[in-house]
Amino acid sequence: MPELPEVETVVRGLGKLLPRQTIKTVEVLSAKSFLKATGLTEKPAAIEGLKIRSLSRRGKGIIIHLTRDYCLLIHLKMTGQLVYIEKDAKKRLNYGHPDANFLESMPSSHTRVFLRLTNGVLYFNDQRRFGYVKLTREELLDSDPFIKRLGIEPLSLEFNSKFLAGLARRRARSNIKATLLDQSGVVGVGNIYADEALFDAKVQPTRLGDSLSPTEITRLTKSVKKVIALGIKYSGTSLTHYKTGEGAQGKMQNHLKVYGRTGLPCTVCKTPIKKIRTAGRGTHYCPSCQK
DNA sequence: TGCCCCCTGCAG
DNA sequence: CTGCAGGGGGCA
Repeated sequence: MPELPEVETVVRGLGKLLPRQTIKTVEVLSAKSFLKATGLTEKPAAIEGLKIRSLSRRGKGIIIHLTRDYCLLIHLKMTGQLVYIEKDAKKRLNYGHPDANFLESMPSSHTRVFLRLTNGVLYFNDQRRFGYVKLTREELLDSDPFIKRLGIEPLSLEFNSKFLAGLARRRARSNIKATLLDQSGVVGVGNIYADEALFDAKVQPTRLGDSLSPTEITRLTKSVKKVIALGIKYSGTSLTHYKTGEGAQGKMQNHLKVYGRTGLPCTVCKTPIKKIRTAGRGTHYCPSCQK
């Protein structure tokens, strides 16, 4: 579910609320959802008494840095949520508001792990159990099997048209959409933002890497940066599961041009948006604007 | 470099 | 009931 803008929103939000708090207790309701880095034998309770120092993000992964060089690497995958509820917050909720209803339902049947902190509770919910909370250590992060495969950040200076041209050349016979989704190249782009970026760049998702002109590569590079930045600006896309760290809805769903708009008129040319299957995923595009 | 799969729930 | 869902690991 969450792509870079959603994960970044959660990290920024919780990064203001959690640091300096102590982990009082750890509750693991689904053993499958709590992993340990290879070599670590500690039980979940080993982090009880430690403090949260800071939060950071690597690709679509969330890292909660703890004292004594421990950390939690959290991946939300498709349906994960990481939501903090301050003590007594429920009393202050505006009854009937969708965010209030959601917060009131915590812990829910999908809560897999939760941490009782000094001033509140941090819930990890995950309907499909694809995601995880992994106990690890600072010195083990770079060799983590997930982290070590990650490529570069889309909003960084290293991600430029030269870099994307190189990626497309290396994956000459792959769909450009598959290349955007591959986290070993550029990180953080998922199904929504890939479709949105390709629409913005006026490039068909099924175009092969070696068929893109330099102009198209340049456009697509800018479009990736543009839609990712827009997603962050609007606190992410809430379609079904995604919530911010405070349990609120994102707003980017109101600004999507093609994703989830099958059959609706293109915002530019009114041609109905088409949905196909590419790279194993539902893919939305305008057959007229995108060449 | 593509596919199947992990798992659960919802819409058609 | 089948198919599909913001991800990505493991396997040809």
